[in-house]
Amino acid sequence: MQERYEPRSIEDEAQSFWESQRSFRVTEDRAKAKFYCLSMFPYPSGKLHMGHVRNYTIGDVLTRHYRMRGMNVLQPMGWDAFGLPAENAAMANKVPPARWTRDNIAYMKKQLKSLGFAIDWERELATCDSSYYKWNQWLFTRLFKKGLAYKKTGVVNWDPVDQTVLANEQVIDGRGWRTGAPVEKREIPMYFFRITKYAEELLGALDGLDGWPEQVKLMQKNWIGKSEGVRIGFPYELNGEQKNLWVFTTRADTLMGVTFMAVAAEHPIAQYAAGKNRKIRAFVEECRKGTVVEAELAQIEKKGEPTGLYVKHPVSGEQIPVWVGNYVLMGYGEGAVMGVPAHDERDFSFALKYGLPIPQVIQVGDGKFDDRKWYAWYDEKGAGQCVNSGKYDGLGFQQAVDAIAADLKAKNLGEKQVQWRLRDWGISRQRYWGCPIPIVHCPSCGDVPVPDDQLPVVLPEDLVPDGTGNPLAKLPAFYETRCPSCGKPAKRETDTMDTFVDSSWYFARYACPDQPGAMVDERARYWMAVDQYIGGIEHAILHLLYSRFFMRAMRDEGLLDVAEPFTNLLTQGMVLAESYYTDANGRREWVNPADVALTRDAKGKILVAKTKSGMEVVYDGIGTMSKSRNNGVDPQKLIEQYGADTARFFIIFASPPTSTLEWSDEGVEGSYRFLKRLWNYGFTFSKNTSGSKASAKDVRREIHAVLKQANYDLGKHQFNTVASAAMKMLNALEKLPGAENETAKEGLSILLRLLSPITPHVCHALWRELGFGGDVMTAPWPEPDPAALEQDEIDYVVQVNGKTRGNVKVAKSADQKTAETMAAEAVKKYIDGKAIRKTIIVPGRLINIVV
RNA sequence: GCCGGAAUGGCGGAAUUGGUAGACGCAGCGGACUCAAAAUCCGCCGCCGUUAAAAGCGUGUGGGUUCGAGUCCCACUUCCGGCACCA
Repeated sequence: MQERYEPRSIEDEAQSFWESQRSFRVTEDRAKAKFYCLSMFPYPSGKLHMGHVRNYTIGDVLTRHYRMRGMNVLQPMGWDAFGLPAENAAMANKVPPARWTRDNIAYMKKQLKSLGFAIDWERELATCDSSYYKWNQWLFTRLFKKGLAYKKTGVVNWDPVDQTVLANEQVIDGRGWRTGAPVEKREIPMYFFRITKYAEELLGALDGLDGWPEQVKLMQKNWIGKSEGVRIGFPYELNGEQKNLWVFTTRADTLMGVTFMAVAAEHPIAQYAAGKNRKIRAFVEECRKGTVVEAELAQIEKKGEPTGLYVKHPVSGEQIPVWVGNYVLMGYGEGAVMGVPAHDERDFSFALKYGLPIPQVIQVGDGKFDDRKWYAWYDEKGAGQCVNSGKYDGLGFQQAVDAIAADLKAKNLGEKQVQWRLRDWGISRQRYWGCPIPIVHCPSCGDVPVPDDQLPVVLPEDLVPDGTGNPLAKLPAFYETRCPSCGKPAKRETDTMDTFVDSSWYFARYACPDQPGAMVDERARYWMAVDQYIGGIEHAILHLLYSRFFMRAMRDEGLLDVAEPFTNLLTQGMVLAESYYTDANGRREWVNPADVALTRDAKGKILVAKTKSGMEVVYDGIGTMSKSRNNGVDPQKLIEQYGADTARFFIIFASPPTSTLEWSDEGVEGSYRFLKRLWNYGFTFSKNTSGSKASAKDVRREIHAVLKQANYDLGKHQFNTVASAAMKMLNALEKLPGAENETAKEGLSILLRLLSPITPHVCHALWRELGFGGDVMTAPWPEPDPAALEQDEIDYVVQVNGKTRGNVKVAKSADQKTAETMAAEAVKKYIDGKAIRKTIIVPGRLINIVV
């Protein structure tokens, strides 16, 4: 061991030690409490980015902390290895996605190891291995047989030039990313998982997820979107046939204010009208060309076209015109809505635009309608009562809904209904680099699931996609097969599964990745559920919801007992960095923040930013690290320059785990300085005679007080203040007079244990060097000594009328009266000549005198 | 557009969950050491004001509740995440 802090050798040594001891290997030890700590597995995109480092550092802090608390902690790692980027890279480099992916995995694994994470690598898995995706296929066939997986048509983006389906990401301003051709919508057959069957359970179980952030539960609740309303039929006659146009509404109380109906372009009425009239046909065509992305759909200008058809109001019998509206979604509800302009903002602007009547049917208080404002009352369910509504006048929201639903039911024109926003999960992808869907299309037997003994359907790994459709569909050796049922020639499905399928159950497979005969085995019953899951907030809805669905599907197959995969959830914030560009003749060149030099004024405010060659650069704010803005920081360089401990410390220290983290090279320097200082103190404290500003008793009290707070913060997962606590401890220790070896040793042993989950290497080395016995990673977690925290005097803040005016030290034994008198004395000049109305005492903290 | 968040010194952030706003760190300023620089160490550091103090102001904006509000309530502004084929 050298006296200088040299992270390279310290970290190499610690990592080899853990490796040789197999320190992080765990088994199903029933003598200890199990703790399954999991970070979201990475997509092997090439190299680690800071978001990964942050995610896995947070997971590692938790893992090491719980290990020291004596738990049996599993922290595995694997690869979300199928997906679009591998195909893009394949096209660019003419290398098969499999090779690109596996090379990336090898490199990123090395990077992860160099960060010193307490991972049980013996459980590593990759979703592109057939030993893994075989079980995607196996479960798919079970669900298919139960009707939980089924086929129907779905809408996709179609590039007419490349003759290929595009992901939403590959559509830029309505055009194909490679061809620039306007993208069309196309309906194709796809397989779906019937997640809606579990909608009620997925919603209800959210209440029991006490370890999840409220915001995530709320987002899931809104996404599932249970709404109670009334399904209403508007009768009409078409070609002599009596029909009903059905709509769903949560505001049946506004039924008497309906002045138009709007149907989706794909609705049968729109289709019929389009067949009769060229103008309508053109409009329907225009709607069908539009986007499939809901965010864009919600922002397009609301347009409509009258169909010339009318339906009858189910209560009044009035004729109501039917319009085609570009904002009505075929996939939600009935594909038709009733228009109540006076009480719905969207209907209101639609009616204004097309000159439709806007009759008021709800009165709120004694408020008057105003041209601009009346529609704003739409969301005030229950705030008003019906007016201009015939027999329903005077009824409140619920009474009106009940009465109207009853009347409609009597006429067979409606009933109360529950509607869900959640849609079934379409899993078919017309892509090569994914898990093949195990279906054989037989001319006589139809869609036949591949039998167990023919699984897995192996994905050929040597293909290179070219951007014109799925290469599997052009490979007879893959798709030509025989029907498993009748033996006649048949065609294998060439679509692959959505990669969300792969990531919906990988956490269960970590329990038994070597199991060849089953999706999961008994070991999964031991380890599941995941006790702590950590990942980006961007996964708050889809990934987490799909995983919750999968656990229920697996439970219903008898594979597992748990329904909720993740008991506790920590959603980590993103890693951001500043970005700068030079602007030469209107051309932006992005400059990496590391190459920007700043000039500051006397107070540290930034005056000018220039490149090292002297060109002035423009500051473009703070944002996610990205290639396009050239503001990425490479973790590899960071580790090489400062070591893994500095990288880990800075990431933990700079921001609480759930907030965004702003990168700062100076902050990294500061973290490095702290570790150096710690190292030096560890080597020299016994010789140190300079620090003599505090008594051993005060230092000891401070160490234990800081430890108490740090343990509290750990419980909240607020790790940045735990890092601060370590710094405070070192600051306190450095004030200790040289002779106080016992206090110094105790303080250091607390500091090293507290810090070891964050910077395990340096703590490992110092712990051994100082001879504390054993290894810091297996040492017991430190707890504060109550005796050290004892104080004889209490420091009270004294306020007058809520404003802080002074302090007073009161003996612990003093009674309230004494404390009040002393407080009044301390702020005499502020209360002189005024009558004291009352005095508020917060025990041990504050005295407020009201005058 | 809809759903969910966030906003505190020059900067990242802290505040025992309604009780001293700015812990800890960065940047900056002053000093020690050095021929010098780096490294290290010591001190100062919200704004305004002052010789120094006092007083005053201060947690995105505007209102409210309270003895007391960064924290609770109402209305807004800006930024960020998601919106079902990026992962």
